[in-house]
Amino acid sequence: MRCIMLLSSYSNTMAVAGSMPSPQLLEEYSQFFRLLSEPARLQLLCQLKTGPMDVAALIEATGFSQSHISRQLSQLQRADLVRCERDGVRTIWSADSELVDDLCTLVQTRLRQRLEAQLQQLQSA
Amino acid sequence: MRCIMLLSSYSNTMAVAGSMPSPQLLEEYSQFFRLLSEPARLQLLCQLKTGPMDVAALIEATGFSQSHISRQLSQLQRADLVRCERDGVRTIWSADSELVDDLCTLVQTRLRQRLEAQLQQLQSA
DNA sequence: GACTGTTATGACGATAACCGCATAAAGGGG
DNA sequence: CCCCTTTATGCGGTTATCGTCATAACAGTC
Repeated sequence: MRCIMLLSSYSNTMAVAGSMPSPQLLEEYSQFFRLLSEPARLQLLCQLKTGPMDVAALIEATGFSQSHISRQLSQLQRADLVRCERDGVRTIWSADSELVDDLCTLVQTRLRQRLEAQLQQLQSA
Repeated sequence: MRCIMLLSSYSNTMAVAGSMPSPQLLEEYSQFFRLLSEPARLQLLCQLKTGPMDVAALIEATGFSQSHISRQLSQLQRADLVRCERDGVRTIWSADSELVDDLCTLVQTRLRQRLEAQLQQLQSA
């Protein structure tokens, strides 16, 4: 189990609490979250977490079209969420970052809490 | 300083690592991240973190139109990122969740790492 | 150089999201 | 009951994004 130190509560380096983030920072945040706001990109990220693979393997695994996959990977690459390495004519893509895992874990915890709250509300009614 | 336990590395309850998330879960993740993919919504969340306020105060603070603010808050409310409480004719909105802070802190760390890497690349050249 | 296989990209229609205008809905005062 | 204030919502124009088709770019082989 990893333990991530989050400075948002007590440090003056906090991200959004306390002073208002600049418009530029808000824009960067939103652009990053936008990358994760598309199921296809999330699926590609999850697939690449099982190991590096080329586009043909991603087509096989996801059923997406070749151009679609290539486009989404390009977007993810601009944020360094994936990287590629040429092997002859093939392009081997990989996603080693644990950031997406951490973000999804936080969101998953939240989703679970919401469902449990709804469940409890039903049971008490 | 808070310490958030992230289970993504060693637990079988992991979010996206290991087995592939179901399409439904991917959809929920992406919908959640989509809420944060709009600078206006992030700004409203940040503003509400300074304390509960009504729509008029948010208009004053952000310069957004009344209908725009009302719409964005409705979207955030569906994900329980904000909640409202009626005070007579006013609607007092608040956002107590630390989830957004945590997510932005993670992203901010990543953005900083990227910039530092770019800086180092420039210096070594 | 011609050919094949793999990946990236321009063009384009379809769809969704944003955002403001106008207006409806809701909750007090007179 | 009417009016005023505050907030929510239907409507429409604009813009951005998605996803596909066709094609260009690239690397290797003959």
